[in-house]
Amino acid sequence: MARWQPDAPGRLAAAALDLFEERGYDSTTVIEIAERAGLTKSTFFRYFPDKREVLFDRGTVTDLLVEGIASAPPAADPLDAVADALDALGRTFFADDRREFSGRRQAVLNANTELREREALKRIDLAASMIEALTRRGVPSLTARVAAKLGMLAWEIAFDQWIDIHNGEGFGPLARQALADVRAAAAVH
Amino acid sequence: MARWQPDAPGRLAAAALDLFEERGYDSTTVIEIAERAGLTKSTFFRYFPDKREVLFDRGTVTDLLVEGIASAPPAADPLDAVADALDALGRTFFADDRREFSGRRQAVLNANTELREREALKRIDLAASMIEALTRRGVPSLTARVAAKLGMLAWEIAFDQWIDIHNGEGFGPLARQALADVRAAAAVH
DNA sequence: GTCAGTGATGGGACTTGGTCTCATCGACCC
DNA sequence: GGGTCGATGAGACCAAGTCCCATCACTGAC
Repeated sequence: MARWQPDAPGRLAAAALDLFEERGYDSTTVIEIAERAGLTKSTFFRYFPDKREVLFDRGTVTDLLVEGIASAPPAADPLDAVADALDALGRTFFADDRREFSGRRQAVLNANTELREREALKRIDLAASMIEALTRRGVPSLTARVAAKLGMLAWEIAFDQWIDIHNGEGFGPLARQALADVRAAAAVH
Repeated sequence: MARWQPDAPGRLAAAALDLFEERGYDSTTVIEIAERAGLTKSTFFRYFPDKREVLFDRGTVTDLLVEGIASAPPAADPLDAVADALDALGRTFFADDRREFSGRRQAVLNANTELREREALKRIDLAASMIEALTRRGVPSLTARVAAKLGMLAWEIAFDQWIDIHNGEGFGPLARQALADVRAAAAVH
């Protein structure tokens, strides 16, 4: 029997999500989160740089997107490469067994401005990484920036559908469809 | 002679920008800002909800954009309406006599993550307002979302040029050109 | 088996952002 | 002169976040 329960950061994240749902982000104290996880404030800040970050990926969404773009077929145009990247997200980060968790988490994020701020910045940094990855494929700068913006839009659309909808569609297919729709809407202009 | 110096919020904002440039955002205390403005912490928080907000518009960028879109000619397509809105920005918020200030402010924002976060959220909320304004013109939801994303991209491009460049181009014309370029790049897809 | 090293955790002092309540001060009005 | 009102100051208070040091259990060497 281990002296320490395993996966302290995981327990902290779970406790935080529970508490934020129960009484809201603002009304929850880091000390309370730590206590529910059987830990202390010191340990919380050892694993997370601040209170917001406990709700964000310990994983590597950026890497998934960047690799997805890099490993797209050489003939793929920028938006096709982005579609592949979103598909990669759908196979791991937005896999179907994470749908409920993702929905709970997003509801908490939407309810608090501080958290929306953090999310907004993460998305900007993500878009920057996508632009960089597209540029490495030889895509011109402006085209890459447009593709990244449209890709993020498709992500948003697909995510909402994936969370809301009660059919069996996975994130990947939804994102591909959303991206096709976005592409069509952009071409009309 | 007035008992109180006029424009307390303005003095606070100016003092803050100076101090942030001198010693960085993190190393500057709200108390120091207030002192330099001849005021106190209490008064600072009377005018600004938090330390970040002292660098953001007391004005109404949102209103400018929304009105710009609303008052575009009925025949204008979504991106033309957005162009009109950016032009409205260029006539007031990004007027040429504010170029130096805007540059200093942006440099401070770029240097600090907390501030970049705040800016990221402001832009998202701005985009949401643009989408709403476009929708009121009868623009379909998806088209409006695409137009808002492309409009924000043109804004970013034009802003950087406006700050960097040392020719006499104003923000408005730069934004129109940027939007035209973005539109062309989006149509290629 | 004991003893030193190591990594994860706890404890508590400290700074700062942010909230709140109450006191103060000057202008203006009657 | 006294009362009201709006802007400011003063200070207590809480929570986030930083820092340093103590503690504890496990590990391996001897």
